[in-house]
Amino acid sequence: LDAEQRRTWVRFLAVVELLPCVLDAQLRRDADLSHFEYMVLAMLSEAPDHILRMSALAQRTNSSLPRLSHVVKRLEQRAYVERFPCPEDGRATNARLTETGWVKVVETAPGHVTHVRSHVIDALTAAQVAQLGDIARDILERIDPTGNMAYEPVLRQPEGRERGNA
Amino acid sequence: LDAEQRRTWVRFLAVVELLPCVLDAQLRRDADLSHFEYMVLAMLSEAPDHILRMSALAQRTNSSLPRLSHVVKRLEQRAYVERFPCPEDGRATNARLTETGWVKVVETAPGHVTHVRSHVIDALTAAQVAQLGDIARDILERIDPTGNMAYEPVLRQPEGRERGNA
DNA sequence: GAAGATTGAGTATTCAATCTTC
DNA sequence: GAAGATTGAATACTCAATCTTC
Repeated sequence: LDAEQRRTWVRFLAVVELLPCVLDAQLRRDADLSHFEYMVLAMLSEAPDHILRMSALAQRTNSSLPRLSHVVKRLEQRAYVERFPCPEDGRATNARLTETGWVKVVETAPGHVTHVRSHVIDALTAAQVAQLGDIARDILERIDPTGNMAYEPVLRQPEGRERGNA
Repeated sequence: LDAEQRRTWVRFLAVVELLPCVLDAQLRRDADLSHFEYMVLAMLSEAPDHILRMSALAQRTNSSLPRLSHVVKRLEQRAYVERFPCPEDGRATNARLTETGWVKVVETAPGHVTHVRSHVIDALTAAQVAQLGDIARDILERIDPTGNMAYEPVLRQPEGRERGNA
């Protein structure tokens, strides 16, 4: 790493490590939700019928399946989400946003979007937003080639991997 | 958030959430160290006499003091770090990298740098690296709570930007 | 046997409370 | 009383193991 690359990396790392705290703090304070919990509710709220399979939800929230499973259990206890077996595939579980959960998202989203805008988007010019979009895409392609690396154990490397969700 | 801002935000969030796993996985596998533990050792290795006050170390590792305290305790048990009271200020604690810790960093750093390069830096053009450096700086200025967590490069590279150290 | 998901144990992090020194 | 740091309890995450269905 040359001097400029190093400077970029150090700063970028700081953002990567500080940003989750910033997002958590606002949501925790205003909605008693972690950012990850909010993501789960938000992704469900955008899905058809507010239903998503656990594995699809894990991809969309950039999380492992065990982590998601634990968190959904807590959200279920809070009555924001329900789980039921997938009719098409007995192995799969569907998660559905409840009416209560929907209300929660609708209440919470505006404040969160405002926070994201004021703390991240508005710090950048329009050109920088475009640049960051491209940069993030290029990095994602490296660190997450298949779009679903979340649950890839380091131990075993299956050679042909395929998965059928988009 | 308009459509482009939203697309950028979603991708950027994915990077922010996936990158720590990528860094942890390599270091855990190759050096039995979390990325945060590595950062602690690396920051000490760059400090004068390999010594830093706990609060300064917390700033440079983008961490809270309680988190750092717990981790340093574990690193102390592994003999990578020692703590001793700061002579100038009886309230403060200094952390020092041991010889063993130094050896560990020297062994670990090359592989880690290679990993960072191949998974992040090499995904970008030189222009994008420069853009990301500016973007990260601008976001940091917004989200850094106290303004003293932002950590500028260790290598003395006069760049016309300076930051006070409170 | 593999995919989808859950569970429990072990580990790490957060938060509030505490202690000491300035 | 405030700053620097540590501690313990509660919480959350990770990993391997497990269970069921395909």
